[in-house]
Amino acid sequence: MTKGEETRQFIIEKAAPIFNTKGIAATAMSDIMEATKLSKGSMYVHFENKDVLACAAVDHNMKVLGDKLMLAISKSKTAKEELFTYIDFFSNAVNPPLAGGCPLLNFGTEADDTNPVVKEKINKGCNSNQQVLASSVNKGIANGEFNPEWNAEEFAIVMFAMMEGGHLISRVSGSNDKMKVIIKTLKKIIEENTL
Amino acid sequence: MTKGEETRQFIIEKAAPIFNTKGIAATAMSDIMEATKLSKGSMYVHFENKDVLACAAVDHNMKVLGDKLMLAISKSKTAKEELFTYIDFFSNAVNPPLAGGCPLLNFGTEADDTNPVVKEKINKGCNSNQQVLASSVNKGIANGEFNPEWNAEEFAIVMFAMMEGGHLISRVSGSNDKMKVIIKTLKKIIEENTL
DNA sequence: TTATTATATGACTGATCGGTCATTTTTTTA
DNA sequence: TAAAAAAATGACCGATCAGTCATATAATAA
Repeated sequence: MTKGEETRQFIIEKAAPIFNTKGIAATAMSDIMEATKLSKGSMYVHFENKDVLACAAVDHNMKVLGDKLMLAISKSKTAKEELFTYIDFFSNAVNPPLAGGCPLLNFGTEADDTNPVVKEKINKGCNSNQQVLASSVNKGIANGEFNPEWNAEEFAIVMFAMMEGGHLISRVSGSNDKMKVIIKTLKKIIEENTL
Repeated sequence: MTKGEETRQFIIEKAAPIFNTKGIAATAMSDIMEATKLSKGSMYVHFENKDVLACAAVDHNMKVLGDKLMLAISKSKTAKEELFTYIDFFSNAVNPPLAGGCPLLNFGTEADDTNPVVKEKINKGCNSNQQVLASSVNKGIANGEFNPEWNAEEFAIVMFAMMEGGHLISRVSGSNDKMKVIIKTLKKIIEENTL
């Protein structure tokens, strides 16, 4: 890794949580300069403009969260464990695994009407999450853990939506109480489909 | 209504969809000036600053949406119909009842880390929605429509989260397809609890 | 070690931001 | 209808925005 690549990565890592917390529009290049202690000129050596940096930050947030999630899931032994791990991983929305909360929710709502590039990134991230869930269900069906009548893709959509909705509720209320209800409901559904 | 009150209301009505679409940070007073064809000075006769206007716009968006929703629900005859009406009212996230989509989702994610005043407004809005749902369930239980074992408050949380999560998915994907899965799932749960 | 290339700096630009205010126009009150 | 109050105007302000560039420094290659 050259010095330039190192600096570029360093900027992204410092910028990512700021964008995720304040939003793209409300984050100024001066915020990133302060966080990195780098000069303005240096920022523009590595990023053509703010939009390019914002996109890199969106990608980085999704990748960091995805890696953490997949690492946790990979430690699971059964399909049911995988689903439970996903749930537990996102169970604390007040102190979430990623500063600022879920980037899919944050950037998705900001970008949907204004930034088609970020919007599509988030769409892919949502689909990828649902894919993870659906494949866990299908794996469990294949190895005899789960009811073979269970519709994996439909459950993945429902579960993902519930987790994101629960995340919103918990963050605006500042409490995980209602997320707990969602978790209880999801785990019950999974249990009901466990043979 | 005095001229001043009329103008103030007029500004709010023009500003509300802009804030809901672009977000608070990304909306400039010049955007409102253009939409209202009013001068900058006139804006500040009626609003102390941008934040006050933004708060008024948030309130207005929630009120307009809430009024539309309650009007639709009030036409329902049974408790089950009320729940179905809620679902159908929000079924089209690509062309939603409010320009820019759900204000709870939009302002909630923008404000959760940055604007405690708006955050609390959205928290109240979320609770109010869940209250509407829970009271429909409880009404149905009371009049013998629904299974008396059904936990109204918990279902309200789950249903609200699913609708908001589905809204996010649909808006970033630009398609209502996955919202349809969520709707199907919710209606099935309601049917299962109908006597 | 030297020549070349890449990176870092910070002053600078023009545009836009939220917000103010003296003045004019309109509305309301007496 | 006349006087007082409220509302509307747009020029203006300082701050901040994203972005540029000549210059300096550091890293890399010959």
